[in-house]
Formats: sequence, C-alpha cells, structure tokens
Amino acid sequence: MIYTVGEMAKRIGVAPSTLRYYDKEGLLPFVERSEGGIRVFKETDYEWLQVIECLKKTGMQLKDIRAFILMAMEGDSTIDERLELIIRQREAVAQQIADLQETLAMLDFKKWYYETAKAHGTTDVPRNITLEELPEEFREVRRKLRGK
Amino acid sequence: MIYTVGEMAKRIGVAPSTLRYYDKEGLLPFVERSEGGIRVFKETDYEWLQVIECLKKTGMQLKDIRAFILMAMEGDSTIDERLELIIRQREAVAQQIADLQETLAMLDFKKWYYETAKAHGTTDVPRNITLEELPEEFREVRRKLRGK
DNA sequence: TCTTGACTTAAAGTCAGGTTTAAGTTGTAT
DNA sequence: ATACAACTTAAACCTGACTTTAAGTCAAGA
Repeated sequence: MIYTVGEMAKRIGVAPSTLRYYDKEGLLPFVERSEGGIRVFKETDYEWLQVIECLKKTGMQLKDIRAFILMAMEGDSTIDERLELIIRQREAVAQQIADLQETLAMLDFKKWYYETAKAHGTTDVPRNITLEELPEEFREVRRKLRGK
Repeated sequence: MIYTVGEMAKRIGVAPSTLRYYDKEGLLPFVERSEGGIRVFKETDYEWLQVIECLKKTGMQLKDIRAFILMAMEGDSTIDERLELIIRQREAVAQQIADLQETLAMLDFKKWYYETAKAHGTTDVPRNITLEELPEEFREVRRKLRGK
C-alpha cells in the first residue's frame, strides 16, 4: 500500500503542509518521488513518521530529530550513537513526568484551597489556616509556594 | 522584605525582562510602584509568581493565566470559577502524565531495540524478530508503531 | 554633586514550528 | 480531451513567549 502526502497526513493525524514542511527541513529523506515529482509514502515510512511523532512528544527539537533520522540512514555504524540518544531522551521524559507530578501536587493543594474557600464563602479561611489545621499532605507544597 | 524587578527575577529564576513582559501583558496587576515609577515586589507577590510558574508548567497560555489572576483580583465572587479552572487544569496535567508514560514505553522499546542491535552488530536482528521472540512487554508498543 | 548600576518604556528582533498564498503541474475519472 | 482535485514550490505570514535595543530616569554610595 502506498500513500500521497494528503493520505499519509490523514493517517498519522497532521496537516499535509506539516509533512511538506518536515520534508523541507530534511526529516523525511526516506520519502521517494513519482516520475512527476509527487511524494510516494510507503508502509515503512509510516513507521518513521511514528518515530518522529514519538520523539516530538519527548520535547525534542526538529533539528535533533533530523540528526537522529540521518544517523539511521547511515546504517549500522551509528547504532551506539542512536542508543545513547534514546537513553538520554528516556531520562529526559522520566524527569518531565516527575516535574508534572510536582505540578499535580500543587494543583491538588489549590483544589483543596478553593473547595475550602467555597465551603466558607471566602478565601480568607484556607489562606489563614494554621500549619496544624492544614491537612498534612499539603504542608510541604504550601511551604514551597510561600518561599523558603 | 521588598524587592526590585531584578531581585525578584533572581529569586524565582527568570530574567528581569520576563517579569517586565508579564507585567506588560497584564499578569502582574498586584505589583505596586514607588514614587519614581519603579516596580516594588512584596512578599505576597512572590506567591503570585509561584502560582504563575505552576500554571505555566501545566501548559496554560499566558492569556489564560492572566484571566485567572484577574479573577483572583475580583475577590470571593469568583471562587467557583477559579475552582472549576483548577479542576480542569488538574485533569489536563493528569492526561499529560499518561501521554508521557506512553512515550516512555516507546522509548523503552527503542532502548531494547538498539541494545539488541548493538549486541548483534545490526538492526536487522531486532527489526526482523518474530512476535514470539519479542519480549512480551514490547509487543503492544511494536504493534502500535507499525500501524493497525 | 556626581557617578554608576539598575531601573523605565516602546519598539523591534528572535525562535520554533508551523500555515497560507500564489502560481503552476500531475494524474485520474468521465 | 477535458475537467478537477490534489499535488508541487518558494516565499510570505502567523503565534507565543520572550529578548534585545535605544533612549532616557532613578537612587544609593563616594
């Protein structure tokens, strides 16, 4: 099965202009052309696009994704380099998850804060609550919000 | 304790120009000025800046953060609205974490892929492995990468 | 008082990651 | 053979979030 740029764009869920832009930026060196110059996407190209999507979700920039793709085009001589890059990116994503979990803790505190405010009709109550009255799970996060 | 824009920027870890930009965009309506027009940050302003940083980390846009800050300036009449916004943002962050965990699974597969390639000197081995030989934990993610 | 560093503003510049436009070409269906 | 949708390119435009620049003002120490 082969696809045009529009069909493949639909399949992976991006605009056709986005795939053309990626091609222009050198991220799609594997895409071939018809006699008339029309892009022809193959089934294996779908896998490459999935890898690009995956790396994009890790927060990697397009120029770094291009470097990875070009390495892959080089063949087996770049296996070590590609492994190192994947390991670094894995660590980066693990860190992003840890950061978001901290953010979630802040939001859980704010949720409690506004629920308590709602129950009393004023934010004065949660704002002025003593450390002892504050549910234990929120003490650390309130300390952090108010500075050292 | 009071701070100038430069001191407060250092304390929260952003450039002074960023705080001036936020002020220009209406995110800092609580910041007062000296006689001569110099911004004077108070201790409670630090808490606001922490809240702004927290909401930024959730992926919220500056214009939406401004709306939240302006609501807070309105006082207790906006408690319900603010609670709803916090709940929505909490859900959004929970979703982001779930998405990143999927990405992490992809990277773990790729890590195994390149480790196996490294051990054999070629990506042919992990690429052509049968579904039965593939470690069970990676079967789902490989299926997803290759399309339905 | 004078110097100096940090402050002020408006406006322009930067960067990433696209999207849109304009003019032209390809390829399929009738 | 012709129509028409979908393709092609280069170049301009857009958005968000800053950053830099230029010209000028404030405030604290010598």
